[in-house]
Amino acid sequence: MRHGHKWGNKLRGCGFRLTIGREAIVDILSHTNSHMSAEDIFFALHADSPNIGLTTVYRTLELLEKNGIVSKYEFGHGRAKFELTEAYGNKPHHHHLICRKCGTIIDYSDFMEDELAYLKKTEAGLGKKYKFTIHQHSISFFGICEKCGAS
Amino acid sequence: MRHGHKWGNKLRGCGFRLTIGREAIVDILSHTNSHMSAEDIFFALHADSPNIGLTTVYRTLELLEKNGIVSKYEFGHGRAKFELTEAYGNKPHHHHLICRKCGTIIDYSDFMEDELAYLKKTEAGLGKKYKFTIHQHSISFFGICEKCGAS
DNA sequence: ATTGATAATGAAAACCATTTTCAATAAGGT
DNA sequence: ACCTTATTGAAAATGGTTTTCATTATCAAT
Repeated sequence: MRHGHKWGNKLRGCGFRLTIGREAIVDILSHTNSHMSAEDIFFALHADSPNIGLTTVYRTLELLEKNGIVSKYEFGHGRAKFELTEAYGNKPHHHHLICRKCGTIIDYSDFMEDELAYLKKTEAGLGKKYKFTIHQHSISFFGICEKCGAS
Repeated sequence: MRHGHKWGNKLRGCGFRLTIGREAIVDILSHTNSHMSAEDIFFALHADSPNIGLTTVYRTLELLEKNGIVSKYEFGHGRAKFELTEAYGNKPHHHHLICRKCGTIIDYSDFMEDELAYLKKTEAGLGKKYKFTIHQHSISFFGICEKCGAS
């Protein structure tokens, strides 16, 4: 399996090396369905790979992000969170519901038909009007989750 | 004018004091139409009010944010950016187009009818399904601006 | 106006996620 | 196996933001 990953081929195609650390990090990301911080990944890794440093985790995440393999989110609770992109992960297209109190992040994939219609029009219009090449969008809703109670 | 601000009344109503620093900071924010970082505000202030420290700027922005007077954005170019909320500022409802290369932020208010329709349905649906009280949404598009050239 | 309780402030230090440095190590083409 | 060079870990540096603490300012009550 060492050379069979889609993401691995992508990296190697760009001249990067396929290392044990990089494999372990992507492996962690592909076996979780939560959003992990660099530190989360570092600790998750530490049991099986105590020799992979936090620095490497940061560097790898940066590399993966630049190559479109992971997405980085800064929801504002201190640390950035990461997840595999749709093309390389196993999660369907989704957006986020973030609790302002406890920081819980809920993924949702509902209402995507409505979103698609809205995005299609908007992206096209914005791109043309502002001469902007749009690569990505971010849609998030902030509020209070059930557990934290409404206010 | 010292006691005539909507935002000032809001703060006083919550037991907070109306200070020179807070007035100066809101004043700066209400006379700019760009998104300012705490440091930006600190320097803009420094000419007329050299006695207001960066610490106070941070503390004031936090207070204003908690009271719904400013919005804080973390677009990922290091420093957080702030602007008055729709209710207290002079800018119409808008969203952001962020350049991945140079960090330029373009406000846009186009296609709001489409957005409204989409949001209305989505927020209602999400709120019900996930028992989430939605207070805010954030819609941003990331890409490359005209100046930075497409890729 | 003055006073008094206490909220707000500035300066400096602390915090803490993330980056950089640098010498040692490992990947992978030959 | 060898060699070039990308990658790594540890430790130090960075830099935005927060905390500490003694001082100052706000404003309700007088």
